[in-house]
Amino acid sequence: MRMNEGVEWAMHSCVNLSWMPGQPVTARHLAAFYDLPTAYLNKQLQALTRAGILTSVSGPKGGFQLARDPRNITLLDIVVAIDGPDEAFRCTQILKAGPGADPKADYTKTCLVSQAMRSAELAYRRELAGQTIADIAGRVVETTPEAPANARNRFANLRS
Amino acid sequence: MRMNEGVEWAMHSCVNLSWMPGQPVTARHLAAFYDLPTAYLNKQLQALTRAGILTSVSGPKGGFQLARDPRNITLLDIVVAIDGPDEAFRCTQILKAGPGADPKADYTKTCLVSQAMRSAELAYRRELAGQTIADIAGRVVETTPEAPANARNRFANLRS
DNA sequence: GGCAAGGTACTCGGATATACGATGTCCGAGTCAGAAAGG
DNA sequence: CCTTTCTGACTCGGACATCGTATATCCGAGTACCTTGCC
Repeated sequence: MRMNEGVEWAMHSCVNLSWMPGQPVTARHLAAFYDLPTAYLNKQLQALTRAGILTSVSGPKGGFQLARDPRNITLLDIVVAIDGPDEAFRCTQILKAGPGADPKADYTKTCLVSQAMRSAELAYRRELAGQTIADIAGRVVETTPEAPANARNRFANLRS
Repeated sequence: MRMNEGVEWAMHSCVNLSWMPGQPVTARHLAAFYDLPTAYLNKQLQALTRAGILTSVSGPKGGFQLARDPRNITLLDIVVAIDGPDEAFRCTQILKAGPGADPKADYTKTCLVSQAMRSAELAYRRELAGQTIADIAGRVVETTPEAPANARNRFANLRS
């Protein structure tokens, strides 16, 4: 099991965007920040836009910015936007082929293996839903107070 | 993100094996139980064997059986055996390319995004580690008391 | 009749093809800014 | 000098290649049982 690595890029990008309120940042700049492939990062940002996490503006002076307060953007929102809403474990209802199976039963609900896996993923998602971009950004500032200024400087220098 | 579907097969197979104590069951029989591809299920069972969850015996009257008490086999054990020990989210330390980066720092530890994702996966694994094959099997018997007998009968009929 | 040796059939085990999705790239649609020309 | 139009460059957006991994399969190694021949 391997998570889409764009999730990592998206999270760091959102943290950076939280330090550029009201100021669109282009995919090219965000990519240059961490030396990432521009076109591919752009694709991830598009997904975030479709999910309503970012807003995009075209043309010169365009770019991406957070669509809402970073305190209302959870890590789960980002994971779902990039990696898809499906659960990792997918019950294929193999019990249907077993002895004494009920053809009408929905084993994604009743199968106990499925239930156990679902409860574990629920714990995972609950943990992610409890963390927001604002939480991360705030904790970064605690340990590295100059981080927001660093970001703004780098974006300004890239603009030249 | 999508989990190896062999995990589902492995869990159901282990539950069934818990009802056949001391009696080896062949991969062919386990596959026929749920109408699964024999050779591929065999591969998963081999992985469980390498992980020390099952023991295998070759030759006629051979097959697989649980290597230890099902109360000591957690769902996490099975997931790790089949899906690998790596975490889904892998920190690639993109902060190393950012401004003010410390080349000697291990950002898999210090990066706050990485920490948040790790804590979520820990919650996931903790949940899985709290469930054993014996727990599942016991709950199955509560709802379907005839399940163990059904399994033994089907295996016996397949043998003929 | 009992025993031993060989053959056979059945099992696991790992090496080998194939299909699908993640990764990476490219070009077109849309848009704003600035320049240039006319009033 | 101001206004308006046109051109151009820059952005996002989605369609198109490429690579890696999960999926699926096959044949070889090993073993217990059964048969057969001998004592």
